[in-house]
Amino acid sequence: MPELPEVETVRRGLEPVMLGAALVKVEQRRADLRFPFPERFAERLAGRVVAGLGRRAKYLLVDLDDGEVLVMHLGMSGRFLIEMNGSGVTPGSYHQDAGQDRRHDHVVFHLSSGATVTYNDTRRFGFMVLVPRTELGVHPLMAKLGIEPLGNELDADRLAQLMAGRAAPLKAALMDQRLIAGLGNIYVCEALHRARLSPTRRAGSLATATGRPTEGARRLAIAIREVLAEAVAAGGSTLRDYAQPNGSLGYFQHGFRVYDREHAPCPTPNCRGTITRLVQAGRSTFYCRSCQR
DNA sequence: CGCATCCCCTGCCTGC
DNA sequence: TGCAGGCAGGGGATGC
Repeated sequence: MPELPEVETVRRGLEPVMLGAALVKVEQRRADLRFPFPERFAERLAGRVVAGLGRRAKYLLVDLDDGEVLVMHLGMSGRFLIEMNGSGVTPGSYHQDAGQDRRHDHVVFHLSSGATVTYNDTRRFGFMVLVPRTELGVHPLMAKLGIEPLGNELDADRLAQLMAGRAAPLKAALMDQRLIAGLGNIYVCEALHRARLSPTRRAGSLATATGRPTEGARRLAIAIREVLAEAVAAGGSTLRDYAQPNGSLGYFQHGFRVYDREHAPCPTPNCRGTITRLVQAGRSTFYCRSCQR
């Protein structure tokens, strides 16, 4: 699943191809992904012009010229493939090409430039909806989203305030999109390791009795911003089956310190620990019991 | 309200 | 080789 850095990478890849282009024709090849598509989805999009490409948390926002927004979420396996004159071009890191199973091409956008943008999603946890721009803020999908971790709001004070009083494990609270929106399993594990904080400690332990940030909260606020910024700069992380001869691909996976590194030595200087895997809320957590407290 | 559990879906990898 | 089970970057629905 794409997390914030992967979605941002996809946004940057799609922008030069889609911005200013008309959606000449849209092919919708099945009735639903995670949810049913909106009524007459493909027909409604036809002829409209892309006025902007944005991102909120893990959502891609395609601004249309008539004030509506095409909101897209990639779920766990959603990806885009750009093709021009029959040849594939990458929209960023989060996709594959050579190995792509075309049975899972669910939506094809035919652009006025002649290019096509194809949405492929094996597991179909992704979805697309149309929302008037003026209602974006109150739409159920967006209304309850927390702060953008790379925006100006996330600092130690705010982090402590968000975590204060919570009994949930710190990892679960960081993955809660209503608090901070955009973090997922990989970057939470990575940020916690950088901040030397255990994923199992109570989220509330990042705030003092008076609600002030602890030293750990200060380290974590910095670590979150740092790891996300580095991942965006690297074009996100490319996992598993990527195979693509032309174009860019993300390489942040080479920068993982703990994610998917069970049994590896802890990379913290002078730490003699080993990376452990445990399951929290049904998801794998990777961390070092020795230096993360 | 906060928190935990289960579920959606397909494919790949492991171990028996 | 086949097959069962576990696992995968997400988050919604439900129940306590």
